[in-house]
Amino acid sequence: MAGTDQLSAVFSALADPTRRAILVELAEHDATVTELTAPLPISMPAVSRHLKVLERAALISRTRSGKWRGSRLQGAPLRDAADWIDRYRRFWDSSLTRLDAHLAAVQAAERATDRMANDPKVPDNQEL
Amino acid sequence: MAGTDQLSAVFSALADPTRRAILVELAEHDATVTELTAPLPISMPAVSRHLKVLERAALISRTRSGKWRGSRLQGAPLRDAADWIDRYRRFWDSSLTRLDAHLAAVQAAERATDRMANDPKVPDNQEL
DNA sequence: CTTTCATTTAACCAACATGTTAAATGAAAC
DNA sequence: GTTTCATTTAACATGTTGGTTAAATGAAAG
Repeated sequence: MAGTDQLSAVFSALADPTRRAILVELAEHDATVTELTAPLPISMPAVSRHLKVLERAALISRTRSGKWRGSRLQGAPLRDAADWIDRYRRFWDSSLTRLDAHLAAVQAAERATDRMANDPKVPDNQEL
Repeated sequence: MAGTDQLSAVFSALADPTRRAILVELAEHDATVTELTAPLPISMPAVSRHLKVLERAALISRTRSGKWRGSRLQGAPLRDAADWIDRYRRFWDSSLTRLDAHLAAVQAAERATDRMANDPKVPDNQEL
């Protein structure tokens, strides 16, 4: 899973298209394993294990009602993931372009001193 | 990587704490492999491969300037990831609680007909 | 040219992920 | 109580990940 921390578990869980499809389904309604398996091209044991991964990441909770096990989407971990990504919004949000440019300039200046000291020749602000 | 699609590559790349640390660093300034390796507890070849993963996910671009290879954060894939997660905002954003409840009710009603037909006994709206 | 420096590639390894089919579990239905 | 149904666990195969050290590459410096 790469890391064992919560965020790693969540991103890792989201990295699989089958699991994302399951979450899409669960966003519409709670569902049993059989229901979740139906539209998928894999076996039920495989789905069962995907659900276990989602559960470990706390992306779903599970209920039991007789022979059926229901899965329900839990949003909290998604919020954590969204919060993490959001710190990089200035790298894609055009409305922040000006601010981004300004911050970059300030940071470049701040680093200038350090750089002069140990001369790491970083290709900073170089075009690709 | 689980899937080979773009989103899977991005989430998979983000699933590793070392790679997230690298992105944190790159959010402040472009950096060489040596600079990125310095604060990390792993070897330079290991970092080099992490960078390759990030590059495959298009989360960074790379420049070359003499013997140095610079890495630069690219935000676009993060926006894609953020957009995907954002579709689930109603599952954690309390300001959408009312709407969420309403949508859930509507959807439950819509499904009711189908459910009656093949009786899948879903533990819908069940407490955990 | 030879050496040095930054980085990548190669070869290897242990751990994990994802799928399969077959067997086990556990509650429901008969 | 035996069978049936939903689900999980076991056992297995295969590919990927993430780390290592040692060798290769390629430009800079002497």
